[in-house]
Amino acid sequence: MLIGEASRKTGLSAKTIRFYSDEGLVHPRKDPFTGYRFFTEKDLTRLRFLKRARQFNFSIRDCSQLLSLYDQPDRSSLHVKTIASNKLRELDAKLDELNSLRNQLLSLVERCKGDHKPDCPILEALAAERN
Amino acid sequence: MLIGEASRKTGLSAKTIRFYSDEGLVHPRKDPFTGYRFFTEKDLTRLRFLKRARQFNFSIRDCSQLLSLYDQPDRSSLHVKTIASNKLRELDAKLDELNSLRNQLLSLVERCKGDHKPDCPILEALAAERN
DNA sequence: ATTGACCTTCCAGTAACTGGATGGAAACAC
DNA sequence: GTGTTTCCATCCAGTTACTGGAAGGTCAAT
Repeated sequence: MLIGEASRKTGLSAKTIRFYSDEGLVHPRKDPFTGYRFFTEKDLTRLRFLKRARQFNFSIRDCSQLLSLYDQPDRSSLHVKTIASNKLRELDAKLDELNSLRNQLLSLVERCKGDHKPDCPILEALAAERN
Repeated sequence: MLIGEASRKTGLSAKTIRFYSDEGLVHPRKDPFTGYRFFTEKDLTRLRFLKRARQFNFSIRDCSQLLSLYDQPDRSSLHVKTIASNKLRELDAKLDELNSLRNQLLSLVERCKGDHKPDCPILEALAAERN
């Protein structure tokens, strides 16, 4: 099938699929005369794999590693688990950080009256001398 | 003071300070002959303001708005509160999303044995046909 | 006069795309 | 066989908020 159909079937934009193709994450056959890309069902599986892995916040490089493990029948699940665990730790760290920011910001927003007067604890906090 | 000292005092890199200066977020005096930037205490306050606002995930555009409100003695705190509330909603949405991802990923990682065998629920989940 | 620590500008690169310009190819209508 | 539409291709620029590096000017001290 052509890229448009692959796009419809995977929910990825044609642009994105071309990008993945250029990055070597999928290898559609290419017509040597027209340059058209042709996708098989296996290619679609890879694209869906990429879509899900990206939703999990895996980087393109991570995706590339995961796909190559997926390709290796003699892989060890440990290898995959290591990559996923790292991503998990990353997510946890990000969550902690965002949670802390959220709470600080929430308390500032709650303390701001939100009226037509200029006094504002949010600006005060941002401009404060101390760290 | 010169940019190096401003950098030390604010904890922002000289590169970053130059960037903020180019973007018009701080306005250090510039020596017309050497091009050197000179920062006053007020400039430092703005830089610290920027640093904190950026830590709160406010975009450069947001920072620019916040700073211009900070500059206006006749601002309304409502205006500031609106910007902050939007950012808060954004943070909440992001947190929800990341939390959900984290839990899904955690359950996959827990189910993966992490041994030398190829069977891996993580890869299976990524490659699955369904969405 | 020269070293070393500053400072400057400008260009490229990052991550993962997205949008747009330009042009060829395939399918259909007339 | 020509026109129109829809699809496909490549290439370039833009996004965000910087960071790194090259080339070169400035300043104080040796």
